[in-house]
Amino acid sequence: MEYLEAKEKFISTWGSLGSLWGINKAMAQIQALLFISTKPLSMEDIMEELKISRGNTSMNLRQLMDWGIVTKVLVSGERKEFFTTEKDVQELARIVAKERSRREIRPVIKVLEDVSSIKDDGTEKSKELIKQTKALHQLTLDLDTLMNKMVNQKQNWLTKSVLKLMK
Amino acid sequence: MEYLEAKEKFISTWGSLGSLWGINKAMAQIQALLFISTKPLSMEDIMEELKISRGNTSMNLRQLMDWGIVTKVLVSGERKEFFTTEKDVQELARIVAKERSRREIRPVIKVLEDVSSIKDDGTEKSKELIKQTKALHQLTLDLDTLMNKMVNQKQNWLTKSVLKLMK
DNA sequence: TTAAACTTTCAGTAATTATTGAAAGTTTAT
DNA sequence: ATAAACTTTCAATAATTACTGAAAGTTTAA
Repeated sequence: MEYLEAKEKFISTWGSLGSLWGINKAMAQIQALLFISTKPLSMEDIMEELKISRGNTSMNLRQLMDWGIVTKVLVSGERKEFFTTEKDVQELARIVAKERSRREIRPVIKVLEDVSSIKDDGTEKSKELIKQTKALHQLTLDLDTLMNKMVNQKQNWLTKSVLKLMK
Repeated sequence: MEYLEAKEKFISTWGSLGSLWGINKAMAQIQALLFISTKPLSMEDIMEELKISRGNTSMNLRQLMDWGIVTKVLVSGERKEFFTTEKDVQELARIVAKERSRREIRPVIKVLEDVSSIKDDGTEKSKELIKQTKALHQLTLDLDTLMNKMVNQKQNWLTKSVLKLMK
């Protein structure tokens, strides 16, 4: 496989994978492109490389900045804006984990909490609803806590976690 | 909040959450409904409760069975088929983790492996592509391993994992 | 073996989500 | 103050994904 083929394969795979980590295709592809680029890219560069419109590029770059994954950089002597992404994979994973926890997991925990605390009217179906949503609430809470613990070990969190779990 | 409201809130939240764990809305809602039901439900029951068509119900039940989350049960004296879901949340999480690893993570690992092993032609951009995709490959591999380790502790895997990581 | 009871399939359609492109907005240099 | 260089917004449209419903398929009982 040559450079160009590898690059395209990476970008397209990463793009279609977006859904797995909760972002859309274009957003994931922009991130992928920046991730393997040796220098910051302008909006023009991105549009051209990915063959997407200016509007699309602008909106998705904004979202990536909201996530804290991409940042603007000033290139001296240039008027237009340039963008880079976090290059360290572990830091990237930390950011994604934190954002997904904040955006998706916490709100669900809240709903499960509410639903599982309806008053027990003595019927079998109420009991079942309470029991099952309580269990789900606890599980979600535990998983969220666990994820945050891992990710907060900051340096080499993955290695540390793997080691601990191997014991 | 009364039973009916709680039930509807749970089903709709769980449904829209489907995307988070990689399945579609109807599929997640069917699972949610079975999850809080005190007894197995027939296709009619599901169609009626969720107000979805027969075809939709049939297809999504099939998928849930493919995932190993839902099973057919025979109710004596009844001709039609009835369905239940795994009721234990930890077991449910184990199944979901295993399936997502198999369906989504492993294929990505394979692509990253291929892309990161193109030959180094000495150019800066090739070096960067190789370096970054190697890092991503390693991270993905580690996370997948970690997840499988946790989940394979079978009994009380979550508690055990939390304890280990707290040390 | 037939027909009623039930399930599956899938072409057509609906709903949702992503993308475009051009107009409006902003910034910077002169 | 003006205009060139650039970015953002958003209504219109395209692409994708999910859902329906009826016909075809299957199983069971008599």
